[in-house]
Amino acid sequence: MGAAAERAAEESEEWAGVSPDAARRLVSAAVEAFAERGYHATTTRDIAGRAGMSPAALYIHYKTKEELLYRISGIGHEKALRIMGAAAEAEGSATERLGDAVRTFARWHAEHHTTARVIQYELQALSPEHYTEITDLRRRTDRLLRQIIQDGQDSGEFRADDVPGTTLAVLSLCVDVARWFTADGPRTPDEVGALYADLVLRMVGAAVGPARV
Amino acid sequence: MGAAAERAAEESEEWAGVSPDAARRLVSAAVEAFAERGYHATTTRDIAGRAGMSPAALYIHYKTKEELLYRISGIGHEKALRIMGAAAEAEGSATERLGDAVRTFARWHAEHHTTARVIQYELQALSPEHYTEITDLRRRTDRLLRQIIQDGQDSGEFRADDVPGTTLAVLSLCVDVARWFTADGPRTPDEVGALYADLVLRMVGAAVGPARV
DNA sequence: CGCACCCCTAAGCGCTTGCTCAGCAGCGCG
DNA sequence: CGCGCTGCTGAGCAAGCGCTTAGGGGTGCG
Repeated sequence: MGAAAERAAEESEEWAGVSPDAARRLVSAAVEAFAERGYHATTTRDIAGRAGMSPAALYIHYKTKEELLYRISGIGHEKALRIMGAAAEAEGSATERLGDAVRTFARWHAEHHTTARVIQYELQALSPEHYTEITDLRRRTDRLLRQIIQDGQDSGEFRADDVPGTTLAVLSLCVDVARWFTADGPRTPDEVGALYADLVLRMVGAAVGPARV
Repeated sequence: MGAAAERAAEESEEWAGVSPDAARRLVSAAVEAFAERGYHATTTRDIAGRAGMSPAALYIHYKTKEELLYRISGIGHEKALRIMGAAAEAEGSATERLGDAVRTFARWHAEHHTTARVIQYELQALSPEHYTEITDLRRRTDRLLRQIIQDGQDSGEFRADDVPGTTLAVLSLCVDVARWFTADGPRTPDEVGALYADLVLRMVGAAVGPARV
């Protein structure tokens, strides 16, 4: 299976864990609407309409509109955490692992930019308890990335004077892809991943291949 | 003068061009509320309350709630454009100008993170005409930065294979400061500016002082 | 003083919002 | 066939929204 086909399958299965079918259609519709207009500007009537149901049907599967956002945020951030974890726990030098982490993380934010936009920019609409639960997932993602950068610093591969600051910047860079990326833009998700991996490796002072003389 | 009063004074100075006094207080209150909750989750009653007036008073100075966001976005993006312009038109090498641009631009986004958050993340709430007008200001800021990077590429100071992509990444990095920065965090706006200038100069392959052996 | 003018408020209008509830269609099972 | 269960709808409620309007109080000028 090629990389494109693999990703297409992954796309259709983005909400595969949600059942029954009606609940999955609602999640998918909500992500679309939230990404387009924002959580507060989206009405439950709009979500239900996109899913092909009456407004009341939403409340059979979810107690509130906020619960929909909570479910989306949970699934999305767990996926993001797994992506970062796969790169962090792989074999290889810190340079290879950081390049992999940024490439896959940035690519996911481009490919799933609707989902990513919702889970990264609509968090403040969550209830306080749900908010702290979700930001905890974020902190774990952050720690994984920081460890890679710290490893490179310790091994002498990187020259990053301020490890926490650099981690923050790298994460911010990847996350913000979700804000500006559009499918009809000039860059594919793969190209964004490759570009960002290159930029970040230079940023931490790692030796990069062809660009360095 | 206490810290709160000092911040209030600085805050009101940011909108010095807005008069009369009641209109300025409303802008200031709206920025605070929009940054905290988002445009759609903010009520006109909340804005008026923060400004110490009745809900109806808002409509003496602004036709709609959207006009408030439009005024804030216009003033904010013009300020951002002037900051970038000052760095772009300064004397000096591309390295010096890019360092200056990133330092001042990132610092402004940290120092005025409430305003910056509103003007960078609430644009979609503007009317279509206002939206295109404001995004035009953004495009001009983008062009100034791209020219600096192109200059450095032409002179051989930088090694940035993809100038538009690198410009996008640098701008994205600076803008996203507004999302995560808080006044009670571990970094001052000056420190953020210095860190980001250093990271970006490495990113474009410029020769940076002490970090490079 | 008298009067005009500018800001402002109290009250409330029309509408939309998140959410509820009584009831109904379709299906599997005895 | 009848029965109950699941998943859904049509209608609608209370609350809150952006915004309007009629009127009042303070200030400066003749």
